[in-house]
Formats: sequence, structure tokens, C-alpha cells
Amino acid sequence: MSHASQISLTFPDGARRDYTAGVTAAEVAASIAPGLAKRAISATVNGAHYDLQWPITADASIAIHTMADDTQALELIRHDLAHIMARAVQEIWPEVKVTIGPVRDQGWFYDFDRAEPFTPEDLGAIEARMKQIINARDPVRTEVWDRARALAYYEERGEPFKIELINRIPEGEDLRMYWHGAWQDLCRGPHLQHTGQVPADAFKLTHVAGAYWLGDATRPMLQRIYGLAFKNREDLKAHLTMLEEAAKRDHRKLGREMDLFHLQDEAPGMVFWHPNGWQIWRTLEDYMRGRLRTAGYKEIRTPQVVDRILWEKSGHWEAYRENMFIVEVDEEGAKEKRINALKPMNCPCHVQVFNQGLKSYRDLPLRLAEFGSCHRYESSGSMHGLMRVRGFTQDDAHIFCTEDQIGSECESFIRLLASVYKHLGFDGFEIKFSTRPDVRIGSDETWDKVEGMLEAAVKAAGVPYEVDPGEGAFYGPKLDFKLTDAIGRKWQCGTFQVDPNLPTRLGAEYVAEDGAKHRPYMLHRAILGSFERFIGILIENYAGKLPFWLAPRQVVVASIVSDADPFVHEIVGALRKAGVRAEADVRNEKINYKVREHSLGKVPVLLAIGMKEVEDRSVSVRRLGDARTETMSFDAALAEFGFAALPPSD
RNA sequence: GCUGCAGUAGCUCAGUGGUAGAGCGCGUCCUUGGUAAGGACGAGGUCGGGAGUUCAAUCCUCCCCUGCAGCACCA
Repeated sequence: MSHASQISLTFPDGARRDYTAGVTAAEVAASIAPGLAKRAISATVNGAHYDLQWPITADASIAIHTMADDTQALELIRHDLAHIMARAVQEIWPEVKVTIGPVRDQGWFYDFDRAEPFTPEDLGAIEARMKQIINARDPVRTEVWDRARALAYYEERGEPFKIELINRIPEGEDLRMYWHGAWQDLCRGPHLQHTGQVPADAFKLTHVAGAYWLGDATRPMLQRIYGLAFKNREDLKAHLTMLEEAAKRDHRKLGREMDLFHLQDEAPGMVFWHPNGWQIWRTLEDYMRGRLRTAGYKEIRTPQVVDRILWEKSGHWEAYRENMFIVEVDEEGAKEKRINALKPMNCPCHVQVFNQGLKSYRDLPLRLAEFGSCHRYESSGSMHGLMRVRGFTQDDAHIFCTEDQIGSECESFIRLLASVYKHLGFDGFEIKFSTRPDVRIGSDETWDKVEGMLEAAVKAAGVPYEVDPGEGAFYGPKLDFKLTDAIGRKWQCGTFQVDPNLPTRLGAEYVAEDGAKHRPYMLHRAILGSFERFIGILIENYAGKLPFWLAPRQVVVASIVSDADPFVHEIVGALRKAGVRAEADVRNEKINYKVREHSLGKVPVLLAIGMKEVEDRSVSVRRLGDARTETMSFDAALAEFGFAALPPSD
């Protein structure tokens, strides 16, 4: 076909070299240095990641990767492992149908269609077979096939999922077929040169779980096998250790150990708070109440059970009924049952408060806050400890304002949120700015205006944000705030949404300077999101070791000998008077036992009191996580812990 | 909601077609011990709920509930 024309490749250091068109990255690497040729694994050409064998036909920028490039190396290793696993599965069970197997965080998965479930023993067998395939150092080859050939091939093999995939690939696009030894799979690549390049001791099949074909709940349920893979054994071990650490932080486990809360069958998704857990809640609520008061919010309280008439007006009955707890009541003398619903959100009730009496523009912005208890019928499979529940309380507020107040309200909200997160131990958070979705209400003009205001406000707050196009609510754009916890997980907690819709539906209006009635904007906003979930996040973030001011039991004063008991009680009394949550431990146990028990109970400070302390009116201080002890005077202890018990302030 | 797995003492878990065990915890007693488990004795279970098979079910079968891992959902 084409005669040998020259192309020019630009390297990361800016150097250019000329090659014959159709040159492969492997050949390019060889032309630079034999050592590089040997170590090369793939190449990035014009920003896209390719195999070494892929021909380069035009001028391009190129970077040759070796195993030293973590991002590319891990992608290739994990991607090849997906194929190797699928091959191993089909070698063991030829009747199993293959589907897709992408790379994901820390590893990969592959979805299979098989009548019998995979067992843990099966995973072991698959893993063993995978190691054989790796050790065989089978070459990885690729070919471009035309559609008809690929369809015929999979038709013959009886692979309906692959056929569907091919039919979903746009006409005219190349179909690439990859061989790992004699086994082949439709794949866009890239891959390593041979299976032996995959480290045989740095992967592990972890578990199997159901997953819908193409993520669609109406399609067949497949079996997804998950694997973890790294460049070497040490990295794998480190990751497994990290997973163990994360499991130790599980708030469900810590919640039991620290006696914070429980859940039981009779009330799925509803939390029974124990004294220790409820103490955390109240500390957090009091703190938030203080922050909201200074920020100019008014706290209100609205009903739990509200007639369906209001939900019909607000649109919830139509759009959200599936998720609502319905309460039917036989009213005296009534022909029909009265239908109520437990409120799933607070906004309609807040509009009712706004609507009482005539509001003037002088009342705006009106910030109505409620620690609003809501109930949502979440699907059974989605509940998870405190993180996803059916009964929860939001730190909710709705700001009724004019259009030109949106910007400044947003800005001060972001400042408040950042300060609260910082106080609660989360330094980092990210902002997602979600813009107009395809399906929406309101004019493009309004959207332009409101989006512009929101964006300007985020910019003014001086915090980085990402635009998430089309992800806004149907009624308006929003900001979502995701904080990062101590082990790098992200949690979406805060939100700020502009809503010109609900005030219209529920008839909110105010009298403006012109004497006419106008529609206010309504801003939905939350900082913590839900108390339940946020407390779960706090527990996991701190691995149960809450900072002093949040800890349910802050100080335990433990006697070493019972002759010290009167002084112990005196200390506890004085600490409580100073605002410290203190408890006495005068049980007939040795001090070793008490130290162990309260350390496991995550009490920040233990004061041990023996006769020495009684004699010079001092305390022996032992702080959580520190085996050293320190002696200080009774008065010094009172001053220190009384101060430490105060909530943080700027 | 879907797929798979699970539910035995307060907790963690073992176990068996003939109505059950350990450790921790709990109670009582002894012990007053100086910074991560002192000792002895004791109490405690309708083996998640219902139905079926069986002479007999905690164990086998079916249904339900709840939980766990994912998937889907999260206006």
C-alpha cells in the first residue's frame, strides 16, 4: 500500500527523531538504547496509551514507558491479569461465558456468566491456574479484525455478551483481538508483551459478587470476580495491611466496642443511640447550633407526620413516593383513612414556616435551620451501618433570598463549611459544581444567571472546584462538598443547591421595594449532611479516638487503692463542674485492668489516683495512645481539661 | 430491589439428626494491687421467625425477616 514515508516523533524531553511510518514503539525504543528496548512495556502516543507493537503512522509525541512508570505499569499488569483470569476460568470451566473485565482502583474485575456460583475454593483454583499461565510466559499478540469475522467467531464460540458488545461498538471502529497464548479476547488494549511480565506473586483474587450486565438492573446478573494487583509482593502486602486497618476502623465494630449505638431487626435502618453515642451527637449538635446562630440562622422545628396533600403540592408524592414511609390513620367519623407521610425532606415544611405572615424584602435573606429528622424508605440492600439509614437527621437549612443575594449567601456558606470541617478534623475537601442537566425546568437565561452567580461565589471563596457538567438538580445548579478522611476516602457531606422551583409550587412570596409580590429563591444547604452518617465518618476518621472535646467520656478517674476513692470522687465532681465529662472507676480491679479497659474504650484521658496522689493532691495523667504518665496538680488538671472540653473556635 | 453468603450466650465464635460448648463479658466471694487482663466459684441460650420431612430438627427442605460483600438506587 503506502510507500515508506517519514514521520517525526517528539520525545518528552523535546527531542525529535524521524522514523519510517508504521514504526512500532518497540522499534523506537530499540533505536534509542538496547536497555530501554529491553525494559519498555508500552508507549503513550499523542496522549493515548498503546502497546509496544502498535504501528505509529503519523507525526506524534511519544513517551516510552518502563515498569518504573507506576501508572502505566499498573494499568498493564491489571489489564493483563483480567485477561489471564478470564482465560484461566474458561480453561477450567469451558462453558462459562465471558463479558468484560476492566481495570479498577488497586486491581481489576471480570464479569462471568455461569450457572453455579464461584466458591472461595474456585478462586484458589483460578489463582493457581493464573500463575501457571504467567509462568508459561505466553506471548500476547494483537490483530485487527473486521466486524463480520469477529461476530462469526463469537457466534461459533457461543459468546452472546461479546456479540452484544461488538454490536454496541460504532461502525467503522477497529475491532482488536488480543491473544494471551491460545486464548483470545476482544479488547482495546493495551497489553504487555507476554504473560511472564505480570508479577506472579503480587496479585490476589479477593471476592466474588453479583453485578448486572452493563450495570442495568433489568439485565442478567453476572458473577464478578475481583482481584487486587500491584507491581510487587511488598505493595500487595502493604495494601492488604491497609485493608485490615480500614476494617479495624469500621464504625459498626467500633460502635459496639465503644457502646455507642445499635441497630436491631424490628427497626431496620433506624439507630438506637446509647448514652456514649448520643453524647457525641449532642456535642456535635450543640456545636453546629452555635455555628448557625452566629451565622445568622434561625432554628425551627417542623412536624414529622404530614398529610399527603402537602406532598402532592410539593411534588414529592409524584416523584418520591417510592421512598416515603406512609402512615394511614383511621380518623373518627371519617369515611376514608387519612393518608400521611413521614417527612423525607424538610424543605416543604420550611416553606410553610416562611409562608406564615407576610414577608418583606427586609426579612431577606431569611435563613431557617432545622436539625430535621427525616425518614426515607431506602432499598434493603443499600443500608450500611450509620452511613445509609432510613431514619436520619440533617443539619438542614433553607435560605429564602433574592436573586442578588445568592452569591454572597453561597460565599459565606462555603466559609462556614470550611471552618466546620476544619474544626471537626477534616482539612481537605473538594467541591463539585454541577451545572444544568438535559432534563430541567426554567429558562436558559435564568440558568445562565444562577450558574454564573454560583461559580463567581466559589471563585470568590478561593477554593478549588471541579465542574460536573449536566449533574445539577432539575430545578437548579448545585455545589457538592466532599471531604477526605484520614485514610484518603472521600465522603460527600455538604451541599448547596439553588432552587427557584419549590417556592413557586408552594406559593412562597415576599413584598419587594416596588410594593409588588415577588418569588424568593430558596437555597437548600447542609454541612454535615446527616448526623448519623457524619458520626460514622468521624468514628472511622479517628479510628474511634475522638478528639477530647468530642469524646463521649473525656476523663476517667481510676483509683489504685480503695483508700483513694474519696479523692477520686472529689476530682470527678470538680471536673464535671468545670464542664468535663468525667467518670469515676473505683471498681475492685487492678490499675492494669482499668488502664487496659479504658484504653480499649478510647477514653482520651485516664487519671490514676493512689495514696501518693491523695497525699499531695495531684493526679497521674495517662493519655490515650501514650504509655507515659505525667503527674500534675489537681488544679492544673482542672484548668487543662476544663479548657480542652470547650469546642474549637477560630 | 437483585446475586451470593450468613444468623448458635451480651460480644467473638466452635459444634451435632437424639433440645449445646469455649474465650471474653456479667454476678458473688477472696484479693488493695502503681499504668494494657490477679484468683475461685456461679448465672446465662425456644440455636433469627414460620412451615415441612422425620420416631426425633439447632442441624435436612421451603418461605419470610435481618445482616454482610457487591450490583442497582441515593429526586
